[in-house]
Amino acid sequence: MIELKSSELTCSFNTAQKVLSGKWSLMIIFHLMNGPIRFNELLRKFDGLTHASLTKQLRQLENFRLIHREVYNQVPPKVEYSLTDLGKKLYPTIIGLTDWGSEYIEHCKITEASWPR
Amino acid sequence: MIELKSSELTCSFNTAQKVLSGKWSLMIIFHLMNGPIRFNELLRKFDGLTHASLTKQLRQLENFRLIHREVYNQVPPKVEYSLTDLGKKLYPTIIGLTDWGSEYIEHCKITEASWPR
DNA sequence: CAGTATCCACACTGATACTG
DNA sequence: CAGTATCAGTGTGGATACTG
Repeated sequence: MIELKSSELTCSFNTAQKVLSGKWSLMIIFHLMNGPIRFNELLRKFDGLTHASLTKQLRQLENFRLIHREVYNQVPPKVEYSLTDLGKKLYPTIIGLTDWGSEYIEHCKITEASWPR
Repeated sequence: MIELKSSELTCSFNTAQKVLSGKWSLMIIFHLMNGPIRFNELLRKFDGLTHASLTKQLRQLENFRLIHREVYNQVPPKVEYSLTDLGKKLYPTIIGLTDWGSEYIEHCKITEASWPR
C-alpha cells in the first residue's frame, strides 16, 4: 500500500501538468517530433489555431525548455523550432496519452455512451 | 515521415486532455489506484483542496467514466469512489508523467536553471 | 515570413454558507 | 458524512490589427 500525502507528489505532477496545460502544447510537441520545423509550416498543421496563439504557446514551451528556437538572420526571416532533449523524453508519454484517448473513444462507442465534450 | 493534419489527432488528444485538465484530476486518479476510498479519506490526502472543489472534480471524472461512485444507504452516509477499467488503464501514463516531471526537475537543478512556476 | 500589442469572453478555482 | 448553491477573482485562448 502506498500512503502518500499529495505534497510529496505535487511537484512532479505539477511540472508535468504545466506542460500539458496549454491547449495545443501536446500537439505542438507531437509535430516537432519529426525534426525542426518553421513557424508557418507548423501553423499549417493546425485547424483553428491562430498566428498569435501559436506564438504564445511556443514562447511558453520555450520557457519550459522543451523546445528550442533558432533564428536565422535572413530576409525574409526564418525561424525554426525543434525539441530539446527534455522535450524528446516526453515522446512515450504523449504516445501513451494518445493511445489511451483512442481506447477511450472506442470504449464509448462500444458501450454506446456519448462522451462528454 | 508522418504527415498529419491535426484534425486526425485532435480527437484522441482532446479526450486525453479533458482528463488532465482538472487541476487535481491526475492526483485523484493516482490516489484511487490503491482501491476504493471514501470522500473524506480522499480529501485528507490533499493540501489546499476544498470540499467543494473535490466534489466538482469527482463529478467530472465520473462523467468521463473514469471513476465509479458507490453510495451506501446508511446513516451517516457513506460514499466510496473507485476506478473503472478505463481509469485503471491510465496508470502507466500517469506514472510516466510523474517520472518525466521528476526528471525535468532534476535537469533544472543540474543546469542550475530555475523552472517556470 | 514571423512576429508583437491589445482586448475581451469564458471557464475554472476556490471561498463561503447551507442541507439531508 | 457527504454533499449542493452561489459568487467573485484569475488566467488563458482567440480575434483583430499593426510591424520589421
